[in-house]
Amino acid sequence: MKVRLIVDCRYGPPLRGTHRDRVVGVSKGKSRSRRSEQSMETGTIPHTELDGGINCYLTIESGQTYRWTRSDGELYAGSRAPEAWYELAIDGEVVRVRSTDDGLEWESTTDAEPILRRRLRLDDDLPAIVADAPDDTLVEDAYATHRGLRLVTDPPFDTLIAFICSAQMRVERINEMVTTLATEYGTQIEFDGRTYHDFPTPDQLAAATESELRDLGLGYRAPYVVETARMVADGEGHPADARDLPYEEAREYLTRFVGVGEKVADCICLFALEFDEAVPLDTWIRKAIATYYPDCDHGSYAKTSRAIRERFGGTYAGYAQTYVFHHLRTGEATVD
DNA sequence: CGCCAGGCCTTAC
DNA sequence: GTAAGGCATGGC
Repeated sequence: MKVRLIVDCRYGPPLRGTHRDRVVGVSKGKSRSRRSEQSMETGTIPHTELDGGINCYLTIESGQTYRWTRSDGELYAGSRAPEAWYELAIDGEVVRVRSTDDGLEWESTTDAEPILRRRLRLDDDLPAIVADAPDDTLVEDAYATHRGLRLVTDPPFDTLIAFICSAQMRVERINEMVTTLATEYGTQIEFDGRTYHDFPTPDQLAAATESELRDLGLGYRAPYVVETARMVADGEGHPADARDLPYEEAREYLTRFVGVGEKVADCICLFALEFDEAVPLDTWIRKAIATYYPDCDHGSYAKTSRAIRERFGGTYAGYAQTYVFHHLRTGEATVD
């Protein structure tokens, strides 16, 4: 069996004393695919193995991950297409997945089950998490309405860039921007007669210029993305390093990157670093606080975040937050 | 036209 | 530490 080394620094800085190939010398991101011949592996993960099941539409189109595309091209168009595949290009592999009557069906360049288990948190026990939720009408309604929504775990660097792009932007357009960055600067992967694009590495993205990214529609976020990519590429910090810190220190650490404030830092904590207690205070959650939890508003981000975290049950407060966010954004609960 | 979208940065106090 | 103003872009 051929052994391929897929190594980049999206996940963390190179370890000392180890050999690691780095993707370098990529100009304008038109790098070639590492995979020449194609083969397909398939499989199905039975629903009975997933506590609480999974709803791919809710999990992937709820505004937490922007790394996926949909085979019918209708991501975030508000349509649910059970027959459509969700597709992810990651670490040189392509994974397709959809939910069927039997379970979670997948097609991939490789054995996709471990990738799916990690990325879609298939080992989370949803009924246990729901049972842990506070006695609160809004949270309970959100959990009851969107069963099968799971948190994701995305690569830290990808998430860092995606949520820098998220500032003052609707989820549909965040997804467009992230997809565009992958298409323009990410490594190509051929699979099943089609071309996919991995998300760019720090080196690949640091080679972009501010004017290029402005031309791609990133607006004032363009210099933030370029500078942050350069910081990571130059080893001035890495979002994965925040994993080793206590939650609030991790959030503070992440704000060293340009374009990252407390809210974006919280999103990275929740969607990439598995700090399940993180509650990002975006416009929707702030509206929810004003309407439903006015006593949690303590002015500063840190104090308000701490209060709503306790109100949402502490350990899995970020899970509750993600359900409530989706519940409000889709208009299934109202705020003032 | 104005308002809003998973906010952040700089500057002033 | 907190408050105000500026900042791109597109949908409605």
